[in-house]
Amino acid sequence: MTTSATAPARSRLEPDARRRQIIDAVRPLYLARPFNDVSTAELAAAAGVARGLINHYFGSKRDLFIEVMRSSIRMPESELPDLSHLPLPQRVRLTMDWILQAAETYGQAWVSVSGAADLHGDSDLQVVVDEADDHAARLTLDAIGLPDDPHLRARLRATAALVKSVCREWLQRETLTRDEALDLLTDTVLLFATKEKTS
Amino acid sequence: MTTSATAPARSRLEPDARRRQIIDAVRPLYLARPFNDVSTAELAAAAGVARGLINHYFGSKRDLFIEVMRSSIRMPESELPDLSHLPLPQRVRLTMDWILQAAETYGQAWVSVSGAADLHGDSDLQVVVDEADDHAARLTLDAIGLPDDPHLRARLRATAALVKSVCREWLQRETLTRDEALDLLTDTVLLFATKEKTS
DNA sequence: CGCGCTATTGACACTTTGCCAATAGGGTCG
DNA sequence: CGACCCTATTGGCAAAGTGTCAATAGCGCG
Repeated sequence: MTTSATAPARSRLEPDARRRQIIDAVRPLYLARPFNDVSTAELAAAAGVARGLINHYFGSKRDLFIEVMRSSIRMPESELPDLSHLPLPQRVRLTMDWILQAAETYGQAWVSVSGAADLHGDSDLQVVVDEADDHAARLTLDAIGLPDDPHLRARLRATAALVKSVCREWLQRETLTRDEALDLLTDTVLLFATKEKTS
Repeated sequence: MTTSATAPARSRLEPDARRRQIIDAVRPLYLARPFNDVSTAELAAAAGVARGLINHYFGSKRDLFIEVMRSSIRMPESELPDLSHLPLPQRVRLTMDWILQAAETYGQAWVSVSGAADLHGDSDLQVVVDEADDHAARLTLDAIGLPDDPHLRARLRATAALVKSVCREWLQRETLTRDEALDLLTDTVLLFATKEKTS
């Protein structure tokens, strides 16, 4: 551990390091419980700092929350081998398989946040979720070897919500099997990635 | 208007009527602004009642919020004519067209809430959103004339997230045209509704 | 017309949040 | 090696918000 429970603390860190330390210390709290149920007192205690420091670094409690989410819901970088020698359907299938595996391994952090995260018009949290979806779309396009066209990305961004939703049915509700999820996602992403306007 | 601005209020309503009146009076506030930005004082003022009454009827501020959402994000009942004489692809297409029209007409209330609405494990809000998605899945199955099989419903429930996501790209970001959205959703729902397990 | 039931109120106590001046860690310079 | 300065960090303050409870007052009923 970086901070022992008996540490007299009062260590003086660089602002940047302190920011990261607070975010990391606080993350498990926010992943386990609703925003409103966690008080700044608790957050500060978990990070081993004074309450005031949280406002000093992040402005408001909500701003800290946003930062934690930004770093939690980002899809991990792909480590897929080069698939360029395979036909497109194969590439898509392997990519979807990798995503399902990542969802299963890294837990539901990414899966548990979909579409409009709060329900407040232009919520700041919405922006973060959109960023994550856009990031996921870019990664997917890259993995399946398609150009990063704005229009294609918009389509893939839309499928991000489906991916999460299917993962929820599979992992949390257990209403779909993994194979089923893989089949459905492969076909859908293929559809969104290739189908041209028919006018 | 049901409540005039100059009304001396202090009217004594039946509990049930009062509940509905508060929910209706408060809805526009919650549809426009984030949960935390609206205080109980404001809510009570909008409903023309004392602050205490909100806690009396709904327990907590959050419980009222949940109630408002429950009645706001439900997809309207379908008023489609009988489509049973048409082939399945046509039925799906017309149903999707109806959904797009509803999304455009009734505003984004339903569209703006996807998947995991908060990000809190078994959040109560999550339950409400899931209810709405399940309801939407049932309506869709009914409209396209397929049996209400639990397994089929799980699949359709997953597509609900996609529908909202595509609507967002179309209506808010304007990155997809309506025709494109219709094509993509039709094909996807058809895929989810008909494709059997291979293997 | 008075009574009782209960919907409704207003005030109170507690929690939480954000702010600010005071404190002290730790690297630097004489 | 010791004093000094810069600033990261603290602890307490004031305002805001939330939930509870006993008291009040509509409204139907005898």
